[in-house]
Amino acid sequence: MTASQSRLLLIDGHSMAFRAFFALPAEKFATDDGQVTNAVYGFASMLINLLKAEEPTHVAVAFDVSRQSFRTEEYPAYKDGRGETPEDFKSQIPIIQQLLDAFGIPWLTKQSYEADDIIATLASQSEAAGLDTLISSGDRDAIQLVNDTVTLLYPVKGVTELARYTPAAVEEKYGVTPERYRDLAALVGEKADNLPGVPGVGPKTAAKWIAKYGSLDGLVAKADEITGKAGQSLRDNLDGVLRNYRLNCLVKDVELDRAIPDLEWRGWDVTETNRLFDALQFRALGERLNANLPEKAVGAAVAPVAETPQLESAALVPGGLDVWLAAREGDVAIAFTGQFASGAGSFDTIALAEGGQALWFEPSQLDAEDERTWVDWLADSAKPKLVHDAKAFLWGADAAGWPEPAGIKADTMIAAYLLKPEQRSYALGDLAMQYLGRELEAAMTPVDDGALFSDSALAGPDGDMSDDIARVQADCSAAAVVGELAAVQAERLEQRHQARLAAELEFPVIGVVARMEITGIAADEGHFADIEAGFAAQSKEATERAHEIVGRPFNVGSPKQLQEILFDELKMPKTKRTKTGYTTNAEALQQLLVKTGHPLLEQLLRFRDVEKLKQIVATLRATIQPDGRIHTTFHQTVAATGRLSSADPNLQNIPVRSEAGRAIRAGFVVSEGFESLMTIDYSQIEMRIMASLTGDEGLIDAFIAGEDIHRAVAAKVFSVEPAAVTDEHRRKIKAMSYGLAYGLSPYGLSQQLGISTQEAQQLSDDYFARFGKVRDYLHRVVEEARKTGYTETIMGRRRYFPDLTSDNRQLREIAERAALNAPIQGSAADIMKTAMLGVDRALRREKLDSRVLLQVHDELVCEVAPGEAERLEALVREQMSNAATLAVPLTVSAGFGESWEAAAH
DNA sequence: CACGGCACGTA
DNA sequence: CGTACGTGCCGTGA
Repeated sequence: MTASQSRLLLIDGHSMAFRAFFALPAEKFATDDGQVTNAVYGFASMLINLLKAEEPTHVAVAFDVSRQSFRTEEYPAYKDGRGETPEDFKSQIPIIQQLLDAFGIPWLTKQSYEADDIIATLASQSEAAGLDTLISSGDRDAIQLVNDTVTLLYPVKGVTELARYTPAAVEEKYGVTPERYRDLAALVGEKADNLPGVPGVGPKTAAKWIAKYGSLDGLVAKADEITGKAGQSLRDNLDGVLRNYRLNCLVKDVELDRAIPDLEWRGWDVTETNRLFDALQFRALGERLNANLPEKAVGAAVAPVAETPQLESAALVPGGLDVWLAAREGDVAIAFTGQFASGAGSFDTIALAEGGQALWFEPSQLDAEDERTWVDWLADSAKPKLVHDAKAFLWGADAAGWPEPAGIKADTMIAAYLLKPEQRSYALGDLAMQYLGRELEAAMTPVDDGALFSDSALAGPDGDMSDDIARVQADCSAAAVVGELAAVQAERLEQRHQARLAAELEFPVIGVVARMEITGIAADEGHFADIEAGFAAQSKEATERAHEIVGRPFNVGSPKQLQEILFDELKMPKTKRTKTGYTTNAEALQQLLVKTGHPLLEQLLRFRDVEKLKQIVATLRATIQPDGRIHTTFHQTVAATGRLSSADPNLQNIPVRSEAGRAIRAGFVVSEGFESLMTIDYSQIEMRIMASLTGDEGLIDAFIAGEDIHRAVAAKVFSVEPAAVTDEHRRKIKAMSYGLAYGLSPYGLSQQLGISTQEAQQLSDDYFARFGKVRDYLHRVVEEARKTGYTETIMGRRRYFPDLTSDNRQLREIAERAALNAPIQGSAADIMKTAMLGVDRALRREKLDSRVLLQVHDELVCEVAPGEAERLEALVREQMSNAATLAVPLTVSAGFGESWEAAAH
C-alpha cells in the first residue's frame, strides 16, 4: 500500500453504532438534558481512530432506512426476534448523521436495501475504479466482499478494537475463502437475522463439506451421498439453506445518488464539529480531534482520555503555606479526604490547587505557623475557594475547631446537581469522567499515618515512599480536577442562566444546611425509651393475639406468610395484585376487615401500626449522639425537584398524623440554654404557587380573600356561600386541589374519596369550570417540557424529562405527571431555601443566638434563645413570607413549645 | 452479605 | 391510574 494509493473507507453506520451502544455504559454517556450519547461517542471514537490510522482518501457511511427491505419481502421472518430497537439507541442515529455532516463525510441510505448492500455496491465500484477499500462493519455478511483490494475491519471488542479480515485471515478463521463464505453462512445460519441453519452443522462441518465439494452447489448436488446424522439434517433442511444463500447475498448494483468521486474526503468543518461536540459534552473527544486529526496518522490506538494539564504537586514543607497561598492569583480548588458523617468529620489530607501548582498536607500535622495561616485564609471571604462537597468540608472544619470557612465560590457536587438533578452519583471521579473525559488518579494504597514529606521524599521514588508520593499526587490531581470542573460547570450554568441560582442560592445555602446538621436537635432519651417500651408491649400483645386466632405461631411481619394465611387458609377475597402476589397493606386489610369482620385483621392492623412506631423510635434512639442530640444529614443533591432530603435518621418523616405518632415528636426537645422550640411553616405553599403560576383569578382571589382556602374554593366550585360549604364538599375539594399538583386522574381521585369515577370526573369538570387556568397551565407545562425537554422553577432550577416523548405510554405518563409537579414542588423548594438563607443572614445581622435546627420542606424548626421569641418569630416570618413575590401572599404560621410536638400550632 | 419487594412514615 | 423522599423487614440468591 503506497501513500499515493487512493483508499475508500466504508462504514456500516447502524451496525457499528449498535456495537458501540452495547459496548459503552449508557449511564456514563448522557448529556445534562438526558440524551444518551454512548453510541455517538463510540462511533465517533472509532471514526477518528480509523481516519487517523488508515488515512482514507474517500469515506462513506451507510445506514439502514428501516427493517423493511427486499429480504423481508421474500422472507417476512427475516431479522425477527431481535426485539424492539431500544429508544435510547434510535435517538442517537440522527446525531451520528449530524456528526458525519460536520465531519464532511457523506452518508447514504436506500429504501428497501440494507446498509450492507450499499457497501457492497460501493465496494465493487471502488474496486473497478482501482481504489483500495476498507469496510468497517459488525455484520458478518460483509465477509463475502473481502478480496485482494477489499479488507474488512470487524469489531472484536467494543468498536475501537478491530480485526483485519484479508482473504488469508478469512480462510484462517473460517476455513473457506471469502467467495465461499456465503456457502458456509447458509449452512450454519445466522441467528441475528433469524436465518436458521442446518441443525447439528457448525462452521467446522460446513467448511469441511465446502472443501470437499467445492461449493454449496457442489454439496447440494451430492447431498444424497452425505452420510450420518449431519447428512440427514442437511437433506431435511435444504430449502432453508438455499433460502439463506439467496438472502445472504449482498446486492452490488444498488442505484445510488453518489458515486466514488463524490466520496472524496476533504476534511471536517472545525466550527461545526466543535459546536456539536460541545452540545454533546464530548470534551475529551473534541480535544483528541483537534490535537490529532490534522496531523498525519501515527498509529491506531488512541486512549480515550483527555490531556491532563500540567500540575506541579508538592507536599507542604513546614512553614511554607504562607508563601504558597500568597502566590495564588485565582480561585483555589480544594480536595480533601477523611471521615465525615452526621455533621462532623476529621480530615486525613487536604490538597490545594491553582494555576498548575498544587500543595498537599495533613491538617493534623500542621505546625503552629501554618495552622494560623491556614485558618486565616480559610475564614477570609476574599479568598475564593472551590470545593467538591463543601458541606462535608464545613463539618470537618467545625470539628477541627477552625473558624467557619468563607468564600466558597462553588461546590462542584452541587453544580453537577443543578446541571443534572437526576444523576445518581456525583462522586468526583464520575464527574471528572463526565465533564472532563478524565479518570481521577487513585493512590495505590492509603497513606499510613505519618509525617509530612519533604521535597526529597517526593523527588526520590525509592522504597516505601513511592506509595506516599502516589497519594500526594492523587490528592493534588483531585484538587486540580475540582478547579477544572468548576470552570466547565460555571460556563454551563451561565449558558443555562443558572449562574445566579447557583451563586446566590444553592451554594450559599450549603452553609446554612451544614450548621443545622452540626447543631442537631436535642432528644429526650428517657421519653423515647418509655414510649418504645409501650409500643413494644402493644406489638407483643397484638402478635400473641394473632397467633392465637390463627392457631399457630407465624411471622406477623412477613407479607408472604400473611398472604398464605389470609388468602389460602382463611380463603379471604383477593386484594390488589403486587408483583409477587396480593397486597396486605393497611388499606387492603381495612377493606378485608369491613368485608369479613375477621378478628385477625384488627390484630394485624394494630401490629403494623405500633410495630412501625416502635421501629421508628428504636432507630431514633440509636442515632442519638453523645451530645444528646440527633444530627440528621440533609442531602442537597438527591431530590430531583430541588428539595432537601433527610437521612441517618430521616427527620422529615417523623409521624404527626396519629396521636401515638405525635408522642414521638414530644421526644424532640428544647435544650439547655434555650427557652423553647418554634415551628413555623408555610400554609398551602404549593397551592399558592399554583395560583400564582397559573394566574387564575378565581384561585388568586380565593387566597387573597379566604381564610380557609378549601372552603373558599369549594364555595366557588359548588356555587354556594362559603358558610354553606359542607364538610363533605370541603373534603372533596381539598383532595382535588392537592391532587392537581400531582397529576391526579379522576380514577385516582375516586379511589381516594371513595366515590365513583363518574362522580370524580364531574367534580373535576366542575372544578375546572371555575378554575380553568389551572388546567391550561398544567397542560402548558407539560407541552412546553415536551418541546424544550425540561421544566423550570421560578428561580430557574431545571429538571429534564426525556421520557415525555417516549413511545411507551406508561413511561410517558409518569414523566408527564412528574413534569407538571416539578415546577410547583421545585419552586416551593426554591422559596424555602431562599427563606433559610434570609433567616440565617438576619440572625447574624441581628446577633440573635436562636438557631434553625430542622427543615421539613415547608416547615422550619428553630431553637429559641432566652428572650428572643418575639424577635425570632418576626424575623423568620418576615424572611419566609418575603422569600418570593407571588400573586398571592405567602402566609406562615408559628407555634412555640418545649418540644416539637408542643410547638405544633 | 447484597438486593429487590413490600410496607409506610412525611411534605 | 398521585409528586417527592428514606427506612426497616423479609426472603432470596450469592
